[in-house]
Amino acid sequence: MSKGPDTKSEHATTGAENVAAILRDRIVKGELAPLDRIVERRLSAELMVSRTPIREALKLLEADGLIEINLHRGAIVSEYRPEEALLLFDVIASLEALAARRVTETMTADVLRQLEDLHGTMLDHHRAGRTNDYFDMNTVIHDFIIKSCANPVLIATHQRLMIRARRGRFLAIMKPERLEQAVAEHEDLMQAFRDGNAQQASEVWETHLRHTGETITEVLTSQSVS
Amino acid sequence: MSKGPDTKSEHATTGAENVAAILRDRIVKGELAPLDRIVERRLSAELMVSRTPIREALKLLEADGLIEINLHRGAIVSEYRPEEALLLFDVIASLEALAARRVTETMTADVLRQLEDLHGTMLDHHRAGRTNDYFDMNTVIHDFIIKSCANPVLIATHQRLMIRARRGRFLAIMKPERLEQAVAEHEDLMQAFRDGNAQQASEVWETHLRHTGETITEVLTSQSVS
DNA sequence: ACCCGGAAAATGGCATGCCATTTTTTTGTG
DNA sequence: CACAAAAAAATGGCATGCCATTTTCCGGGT
Repeated sequence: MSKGPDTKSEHATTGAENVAAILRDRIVKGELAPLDRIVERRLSAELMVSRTPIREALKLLEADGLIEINLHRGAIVSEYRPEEALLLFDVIASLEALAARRVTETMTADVLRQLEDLHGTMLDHHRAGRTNDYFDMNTVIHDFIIKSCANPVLIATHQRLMIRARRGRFLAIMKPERLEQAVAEHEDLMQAFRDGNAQQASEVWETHLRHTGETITEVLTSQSVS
Repeated sequence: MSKGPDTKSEHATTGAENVAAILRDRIVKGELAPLDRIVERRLSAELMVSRTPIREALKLLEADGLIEINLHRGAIVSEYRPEEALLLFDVIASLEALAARRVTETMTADVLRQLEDLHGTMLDHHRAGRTNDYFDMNTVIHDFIIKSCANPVLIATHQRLMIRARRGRFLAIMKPERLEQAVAEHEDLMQAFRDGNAQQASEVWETHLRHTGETITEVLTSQSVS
């Protein structure tokens, strides 16, 4: 897991970055729920570091939009409303669509083969009903496309937004119909790749991600009612 | 100037945020040149605050991609190469295209009137040869469209990238041909707005921004040779 | 003159302590 | 008992100091 705005190869990990990584993880996993307070001294004692690196980490998480810091009132975990998921995925869809376009344009036989490979594995998992493996491969494919676009700015921007979008692991909760549709959309993307049709790839992928955003929004909405 | 990932209305300014704002400004204005070292104690003395808020500010600037921090080696201002401008504008173009699409879809008579107003003023400046005023209005129009898209995630992401893109004020250096073309592209966008053609608006605006990115890249390239 | 090694200075990372503000608890009064 | 005011505790913001690592400088040997 890198950290800078553009994916840096190496970066000796300084206490503050560790703390930030730990907190990000807890928020994404839901161990820290929205509106939970984050108290510097408490964390300081728990992680056995001083408050200084904690404070620096909190600033970073605030910049990532995961927490909110109020003057003299401390930090709380940001909320994650259904509407926010929709807004996030509206932007994410644009970014991934751009990545799909660029990947198609620069596609080499090797990259296409790797994609066919990943896609095939995902289909196997899906047909065999291994839902967890299917979702893992799904994530791998999305990440592979992003990573292959050769634009570090896009990669970093996407990663930052995905951290917020993934909060709570709602990605794995889908209705069966949507799941079939998602698989079909992946297949459409592969066909666009094979055809070298960048425009088609871009449109298919943007639609796919918007659908995903809508699905997640629905899940969040139904949960917030309960 | 806001700060969070999503534009927050108010946020009592804590020392660290001030320092960050000051440094951002200096980097964008070029007072701090690429590869310049930023020494905590020196800044501490100059701004008359302790090193603690300085350190927090530096972390934020690193997350924004404006500086690079190496363990025990301090912070230096990031470089800004021609290729980076191209990569930045590739992403920015996608974001502004999305904004143009959404603005068209939700366009009210009032918003259209304001846009016509801004556009007309920009044309006046252009025809009268008031280049500075023209560029100011240009920026105002771009920002207005972004602000009008009703997606805080998009707004924040765009702003963060624009800070990097604007470094050095190269936006105001353009060949006359490109300037005419840019004006024509703005006019095309206005027509798409009038027609309520979201697809057209999106495509026109994406093209416009890619052209801008290419122009800036050329300027940067020619400068780095000198 | 050049290079190398070690000492000195510079610099960043973090711990700690003090002060300001906020939040919670206690206490006095009707 | 209710409510308000005041005191106490909690908490964040920042200054300062110490240690580790890096960088710079300087003298001696070839």
